[in-house]
Amino acid sequence: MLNYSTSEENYIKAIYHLQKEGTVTTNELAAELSTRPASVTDMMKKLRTKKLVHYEAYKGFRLTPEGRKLALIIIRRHRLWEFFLAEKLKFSWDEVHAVAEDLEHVSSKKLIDKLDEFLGFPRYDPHGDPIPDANGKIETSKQVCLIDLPLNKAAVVCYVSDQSTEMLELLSHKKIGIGTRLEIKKKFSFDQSLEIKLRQQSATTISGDLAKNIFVKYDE
Amino acid sequence: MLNYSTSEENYIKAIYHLQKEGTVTTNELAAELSTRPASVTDMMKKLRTKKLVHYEAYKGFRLTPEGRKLALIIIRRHRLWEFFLAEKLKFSWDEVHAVAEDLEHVSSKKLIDKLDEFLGFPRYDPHGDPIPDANGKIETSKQVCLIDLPLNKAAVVCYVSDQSTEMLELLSHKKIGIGTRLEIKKKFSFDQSLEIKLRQQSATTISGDLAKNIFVKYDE
DNA sequence: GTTTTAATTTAGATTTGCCTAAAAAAATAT
DNA sequence: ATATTTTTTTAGGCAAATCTAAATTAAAAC
Repeated sequence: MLNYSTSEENYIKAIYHLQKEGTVTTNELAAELSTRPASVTDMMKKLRTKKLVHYEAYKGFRLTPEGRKLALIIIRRHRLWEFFLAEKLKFSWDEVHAVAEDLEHVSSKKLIDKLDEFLGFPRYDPHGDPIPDANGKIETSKQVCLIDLPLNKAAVVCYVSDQSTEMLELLSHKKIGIGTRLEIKKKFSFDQSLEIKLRQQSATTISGDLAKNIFVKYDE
Repeated sequence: MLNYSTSEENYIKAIYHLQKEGTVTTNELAAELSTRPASVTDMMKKLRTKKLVHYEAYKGFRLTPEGRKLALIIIRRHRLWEFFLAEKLKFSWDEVHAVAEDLEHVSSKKLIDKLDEFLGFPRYDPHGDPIPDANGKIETSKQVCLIDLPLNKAAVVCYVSDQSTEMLELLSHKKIGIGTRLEIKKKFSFDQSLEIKLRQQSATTISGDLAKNIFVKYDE
């Protein structure tokens, strides 16, 4: 297994988290990593030569199978350390992430596999996110209807059941499509309408009828 | 507490290990870190501006009090991780060092103090070296006569009891002085003479009479 | 379908940590 | 005391990862 820099690993992880469905854009990634778009372009060229991302100028990027494999290794490290910090060192729920951000870059596979064993092969980290196993298998969060999505839980649109022209026109007007990340800010029981917020945009309202046809997966 | 790069930390740690008595030279440090003398000079200038080392061109370097404090923090991290790896993750004696070299650069003080507590405040790492406490206090190894030094245990000359001209002449001829690092390769019971190896030099033999007057501390 | 705006990429600079080769200083030997 | 050898420093460069500013391409608006 090759070795990657902390910076490369952070990019790969960020792409994995943003990707889900569809492609990731330069600006999205720059925002996620608190860096500049120009830096992202530079790194994408490098990761492309390392065959970790698919990338063509102006067309966004996606992880290759190898890139995804690497992402899952890093996420496995991160979540196992989070579990360790919370369970064994009694860190509080909200402190574990920052420390795990550093620990996740220590790359010994043996270390992580032995840590996993020591911890009793936990399946979820302290935030409830699933931990990939030693082979990189991760429990995929099941698809849920937008109607049933809890408040303020980040999710990604993954399927639309009614694909009529009218429906698609409405969705496109609201800038919602496969891969759109959103969360529900308010639910109105009167008509089942929802106030939702799209990532990096202001809030909008959608009807219960529309929501019933949209399916999402939990984002991470 | 300020934050230092992995590279800076490795230099500080290496100086601490080499220092013991007297000053550290450019070539010694370059050898210890598998780098080039020119790189050492570059880094010494930087660490000087950060007030971690005393350094004047051509005169070698020593840690400042702040530098020593930092060194002990890094050594504390390293040895606690070694203990964790051996004790909890069942790594074997000889595997712990390499992994701890990476883990030691994760700089959260809270992490290390909680790890210390989790491990039950161990006093020695798996190699028997003392672990500095949360305040940077470390057990100083007691002085032992060279006659009593175990085979192959690295040690540093710290005192010479007979300081006659004849004695000093002999020592200077053998290139032994305060701060000289050495280890015993063979002991001859017949006359108590010792075959010793000075760091970075070939082996030489010294008589029992000489060895009785030389005192060393264990090196780390 | 232009034009305007926004996103992305290129070009060129900066910082860190390292390198080689050459110069300078110190140590050693004659 | 001078010459030789060794050590150390300087000078100049390189690669990684970042940045700003300018140019280019794509998307949006009119």
